Amino acid sequence: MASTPDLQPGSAQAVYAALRRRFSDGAYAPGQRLTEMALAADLGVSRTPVREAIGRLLTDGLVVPAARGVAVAALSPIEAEHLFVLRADLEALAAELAARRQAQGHLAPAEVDALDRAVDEVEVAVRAHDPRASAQANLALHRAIGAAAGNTFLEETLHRVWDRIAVTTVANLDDPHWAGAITEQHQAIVRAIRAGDAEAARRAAKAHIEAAGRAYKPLT
Amino acid sequence: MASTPDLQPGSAQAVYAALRRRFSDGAYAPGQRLTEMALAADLGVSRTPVREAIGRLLTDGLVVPAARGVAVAALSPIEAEHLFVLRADLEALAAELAARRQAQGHLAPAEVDALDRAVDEVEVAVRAHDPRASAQANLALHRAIGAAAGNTFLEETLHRVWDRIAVTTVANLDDPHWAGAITEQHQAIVRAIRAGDAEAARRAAKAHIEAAGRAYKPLT
DNA sequence: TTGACATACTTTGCATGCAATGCATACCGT
DNA sequence: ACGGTATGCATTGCATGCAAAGTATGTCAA
Repeated sequence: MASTPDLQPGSAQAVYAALRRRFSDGAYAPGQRLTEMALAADLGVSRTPVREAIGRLLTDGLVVPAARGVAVAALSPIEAEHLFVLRADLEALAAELAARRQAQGHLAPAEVDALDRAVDEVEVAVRAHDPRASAQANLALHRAIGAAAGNTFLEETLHRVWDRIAVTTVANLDDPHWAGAITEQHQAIVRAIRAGDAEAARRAAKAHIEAAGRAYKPLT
Repeated sequence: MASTPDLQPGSAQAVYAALRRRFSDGAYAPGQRLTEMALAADLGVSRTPVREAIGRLLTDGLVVPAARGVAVAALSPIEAEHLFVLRADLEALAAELAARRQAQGHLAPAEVDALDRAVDEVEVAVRAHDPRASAQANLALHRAIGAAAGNTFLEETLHRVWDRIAVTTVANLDDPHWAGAITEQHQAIVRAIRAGDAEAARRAAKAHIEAAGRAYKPLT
């Protein structure tokens, strides 16, 4: 857990961003306790901004009140299932909207090409059996689709869901069965978006996330 | 804006809850500036917990950074449209899940009956041309459907979306055209849930929110 | 009359201080 | 030896203090 090179004092927002980033990177283990004093020392700021950031993480659901302060939120199997149900629907909507924008010419060709490249990059990382790179490339692709949907609120909601899952996800992408299927599913989504087929895009995205949910195995 | 009868000191969470509640009630006008000093005086606490609460409201998107502190977030027409697109999909999912639970016998009969009663209460309020009661009853019905879906994360996300819309929604339920249609649409959703027809529930809910989006007229 | 500039003030932002709370630990009694 | 209790410590939670930044206002000059 390399300590961040001391944020300059003038940045309470930065503390939250830094913490959020760490969660997104899966830097914290579920159940781990966080003390504001330790974080303050680690980030080189006083307790006040840290305290503020922790408050935000509480409403994000990324941490929960614990005996002494807060603990990194875990994800029970049932919660994980619920989260994936929501995520499947949201990503289905994102793919649908992206396809619709493509059909109406609102999507820049460069953006669509970027999706294809992102699919390739996931495949490369998965083939290389690099779990960390795989997870990162995979997230990048899904983020790109989210952006292509052109709906700020949807995008923000997706980020919340992803971060919530990221806490317990290391990389399940090493499952050979799943590794073989992932590229095909990604291609199906992007192909439908490129074709401007909203219905197909929705179905493909939904099926993909549902498959991901089945492949999901929590960390602990 | 009746000032809250001084929260007992021992409650920073309560400050956030109180503010969140005010937003949900539409107590603040879009663009209105909030100063932490004024809020602190109003709530009878110091600036620190207020500051923390405002930070959370920032991540909620309910307030935005402004010249002097923060201002109540407004909703541009394009943002409103995006929000309703997301909301339509989320409520469609909620109705679908509720219907599925009903089909599997996981939904208590009392809960389904409560939905019918909620529909009636909305109709009564709308017929009485009581905008405030109408909005409240309407929200109660949608909340009940959200709860019936049995998915915490979906429910929480819906609350975020509702609160974000509530800021600018007074009550568009006075539109006679809309008033005539709303009960019918509500009934269609609840009927489908009762029948355990997930697909019909989804379609009905989606259509209902899309209609609500068309009827939506912001405050300013 | 209007525009620009300087000044003062309001307000935020962070750090620290102080009190309260809850847990761990060690000690004592049985 | 075991259980209960008391004490001390780690840590939170809120209030206040101090410095910085940006804004509004008033004044002066053109």
